[in-house]
Amino acid sequence: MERKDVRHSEIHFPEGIKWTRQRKAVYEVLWEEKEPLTPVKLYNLVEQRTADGEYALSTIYRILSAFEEKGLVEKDASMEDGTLLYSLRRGNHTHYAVCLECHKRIALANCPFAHLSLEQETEDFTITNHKLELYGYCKECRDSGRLRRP
Amino acid sequence: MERKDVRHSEIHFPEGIKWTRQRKAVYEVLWEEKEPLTPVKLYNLVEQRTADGEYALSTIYRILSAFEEKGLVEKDASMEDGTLLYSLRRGNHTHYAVCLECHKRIALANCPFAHLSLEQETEDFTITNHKLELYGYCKECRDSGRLRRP
DNA sequence: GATGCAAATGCAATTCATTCGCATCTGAGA
DNA sequence: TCTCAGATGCGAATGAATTGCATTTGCATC
Repeated sequence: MERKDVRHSEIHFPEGIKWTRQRKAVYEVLWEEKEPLTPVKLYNLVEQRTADGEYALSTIYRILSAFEEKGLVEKDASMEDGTLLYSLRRGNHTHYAVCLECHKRIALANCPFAHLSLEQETEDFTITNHKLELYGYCKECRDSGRLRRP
Repeated sequence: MERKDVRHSEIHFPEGIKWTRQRKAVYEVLWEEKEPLTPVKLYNLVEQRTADGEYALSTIYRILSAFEEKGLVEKDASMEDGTLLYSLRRGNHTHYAVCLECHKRIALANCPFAHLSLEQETEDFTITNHKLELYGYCKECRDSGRLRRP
């Protein structure tokens, strides 16, 4: 069983939550991955990198809910097809460009709304947050010349 | 919320597609509704407004896929929870402000990226489309004073 | 208006993601 | 070390979406 080297000292497990073996494993995988993950992908990654026991998929779901409640992760859905994606809250605020061909998600360097204040008050609506996704084709798919909708 | 009277003569059923009773009913409901709808809500609305027979939910799904393929409807998912939403393609390009309390979706008057050309070419990525959602609280929920995350 | 057939529908069964109930286990405070 | 609220594993239940197949139906052609 291949086991990636992890420097645990780098990871700081936030307080105020019970850190079980399973929760640590999930947190570590999220810490290492830069892309948002579906619960099932996360489950596979956790299974694959740990030798110390089996995990139940339902536990992964419960852990993600708990993390979300504590504000440790951000849950959002791809606007493309609605699949749920989880990523660690790292303080920064990221948008993605999604390739319509290979479904790769590329993080944008910065948010086009960064200059707006976080809380925007208008007559009818108080904006607290926003989500943006760009769609198109990544360099590789564009150059491969085999696009589904050219 | 005003309920518009529909003159069927206003509706133009695009050509190049077989217009069955069921497809017309779905198209009409989509035509009348300003908000994007889930397949199930659409199913209920169609059942409710037609006296001429029963509909199968699977048919609604197949009709929506067919409409999407023909470019008649736009399918997207709420970034909030991933529920699939369908709306008629009316040529314009709409974003929504979503109330985190009552889940109402309010159409924005215009797109903040309207000044950008539709196809944006960059080094690594060719942008063909984008989706934006604003989150926060609508006037009614804000004033009701009973917000879940105040 | 009648006919033929490819395509659309209804129905039931199936798949897949997500949630839930409950018995057992365990992290972390006393 | 002991204790127990809360976390987990497992399997069953839910719910959305898809699929296979027998039947029906627009609509192009006569």
